[in-house]
Amino acid sequence: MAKGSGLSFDPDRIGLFLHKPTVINSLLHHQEDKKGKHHNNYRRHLYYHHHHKLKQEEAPAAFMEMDSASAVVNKSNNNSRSSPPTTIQFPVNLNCSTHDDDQDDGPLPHNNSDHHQEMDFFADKKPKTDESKAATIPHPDADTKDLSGPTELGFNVNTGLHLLTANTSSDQSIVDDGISPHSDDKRTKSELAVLQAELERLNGENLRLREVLTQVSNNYNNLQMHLMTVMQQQPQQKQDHIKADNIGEGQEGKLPLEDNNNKHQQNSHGLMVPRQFMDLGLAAGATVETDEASLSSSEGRSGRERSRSPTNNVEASTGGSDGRDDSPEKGSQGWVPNKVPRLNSGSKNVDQATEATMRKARVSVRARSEAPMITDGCQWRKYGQKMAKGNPCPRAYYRCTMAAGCPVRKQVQRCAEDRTILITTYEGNHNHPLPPAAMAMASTTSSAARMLLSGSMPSADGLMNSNFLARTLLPCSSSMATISASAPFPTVTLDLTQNPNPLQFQRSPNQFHLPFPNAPQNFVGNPAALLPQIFGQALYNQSKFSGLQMSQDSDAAHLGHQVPQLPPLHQGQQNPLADTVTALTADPNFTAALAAAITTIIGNPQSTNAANNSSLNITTNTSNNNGSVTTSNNNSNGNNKVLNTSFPGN
DNA sequence: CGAGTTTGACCTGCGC
DNA sequence: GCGCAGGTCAAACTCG
Ligand SMILES: [Zn+2]
Repeated sequence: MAKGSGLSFDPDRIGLFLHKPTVINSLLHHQEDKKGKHHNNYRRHLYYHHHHKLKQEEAPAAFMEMDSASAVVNKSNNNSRSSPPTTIQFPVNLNCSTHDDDQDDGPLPHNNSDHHQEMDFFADKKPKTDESKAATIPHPDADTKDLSGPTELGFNVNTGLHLLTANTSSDQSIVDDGISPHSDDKRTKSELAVLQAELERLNGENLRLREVLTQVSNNYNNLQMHLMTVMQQQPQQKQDHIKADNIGEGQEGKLPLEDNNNKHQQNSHGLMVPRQFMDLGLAAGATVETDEASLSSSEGRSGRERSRSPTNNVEASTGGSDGRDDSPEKGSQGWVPNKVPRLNSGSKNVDQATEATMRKARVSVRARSEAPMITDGCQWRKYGQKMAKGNPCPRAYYRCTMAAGCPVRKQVQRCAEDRTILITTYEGNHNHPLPPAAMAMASTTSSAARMLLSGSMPSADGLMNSNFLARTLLPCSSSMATISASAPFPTVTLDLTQNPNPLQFQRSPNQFHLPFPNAPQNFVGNPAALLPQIFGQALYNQSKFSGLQMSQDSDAAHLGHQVPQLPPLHQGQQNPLADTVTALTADPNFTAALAAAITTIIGNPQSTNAANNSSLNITTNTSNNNGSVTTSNNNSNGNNKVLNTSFPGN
């Protein structure tokens, strides 16, 4: 089941995602949790009767529709150091141009069959293109049609928020003209002619710009990939030398090779994007710092190994003996168990610590979905399921299987409070090329993680972490995200559940909520694609406000690309919230993208549609709780279902 | 037969 | 040290 559909990469990043996600619906039968005292073993396995391979049918869910909840994660902040956040490419594309969704207004009664939106997200392939166009055209932006018309690139590229601006202006002018037949026809005509000429010019320019933008984006993407690859490799090599002693896992040594191999594969395949390393853990950042190697290497080490051999060295030599390492999947890269071993840290130094932190960084996405999993474009293999304390719903553990040894894992669990809410937590960095659909999510999560880590950076003020991040994030996204940079697992929670009542969020001091007037109704497109931008914006803001250097040079390189894109959202507006909101809402692309993003991510569009006010919530939570803490939030919130996604804890 | 899932066992960290 | 909880492993099983 866990498969994302295989995707081919469309070199044109901006292009529509071709990917067609399979919709998985299986029902979780809900049973009462047997009881707390039992061992894990006993508690598990209760659910997922079906669970098996993607079935399209939706189970009549037993899920009750509940109001949205916002999740708040509480954890202590104590991150050790994290490297400054760096880049990440935010796919600007947001094909979202397809904001179609006009229709969603109605309660979408689709039950089973409507995968439509989700499908749109990934699937929009060529066939859909037409649709998207159509959708787009009707849009207020009259110009869009013009834009779309000319080149294929046209529709897809939403990237140009700027462009829109131009268009809109032109539109208005046109409209005005038409509207007002004045006495001076001549004058009017002349003006009209001028305006039309101007419009044409603008359109032409717009097209050119789009093409350029597309080109640039592609180039950038490629460069970034290469850079990432290089960075990845170097550190590893370093580590080999440095860490050889301690670690001795042997896996590390492999990594470089793997990378190379991967590259080759990429080349051969061509479809895939030049290797991307999405690092939730800020791998990139770490890289900058130099340790990065740790990433891969660290990742490489399997938790098991750790556990088994506290002393790496010994194990290393013998360790292979287990044979676990040997296995391609595990061995090559190993999963790093979440628990970061503090073992070596002492000598291992900072690098490892950083590494650990990075690795741990998690991004959880809360979305309403009846589907067992959200389609994120990746292929996942389930490796475990367990009953989590305090939640009758089992938690499923998945690993990325798109590439052997990919360290990325995710946990999927339904919110105890509201079973319609599916909480997906991502951890780790992909060490392989990702299909566009997957990239969207990966970049999103990596961005979020980066933000998280950046905020948690030792260098940065502790204060800055929570509130500051929240503020910075919010303006752009108006979504609720909970950021907890807590010790065990710094986690960013993206709450994509719709929240009818913004006020609910106010409860928590740290949280911000901005309603998104426009966005909500329409969905289609790629939510995931959108998110990265949101976070990117957040990062941008953060750096901007805090004066925090977006970190390192290397980052700068990335940021240089990314940041520029972001500003458009704010264009002109100085007020953080109001203006931003206005600007955002005004921007059809953005709203559409947002809506699309939300919808897409959510496995089940229905629920999404159902809610009129969709909002993307970003909340920052600074509270410090131990990982063990089971969220206090749950208790605290009666109505609101506040979910605690503190992962370690639940 | 291979890939993926199920699920009991195992490991580790943490709190008491 | 004990028990709990989270996380992972891997044999057995299922499915296509
Ligand atoms: Zn992966």
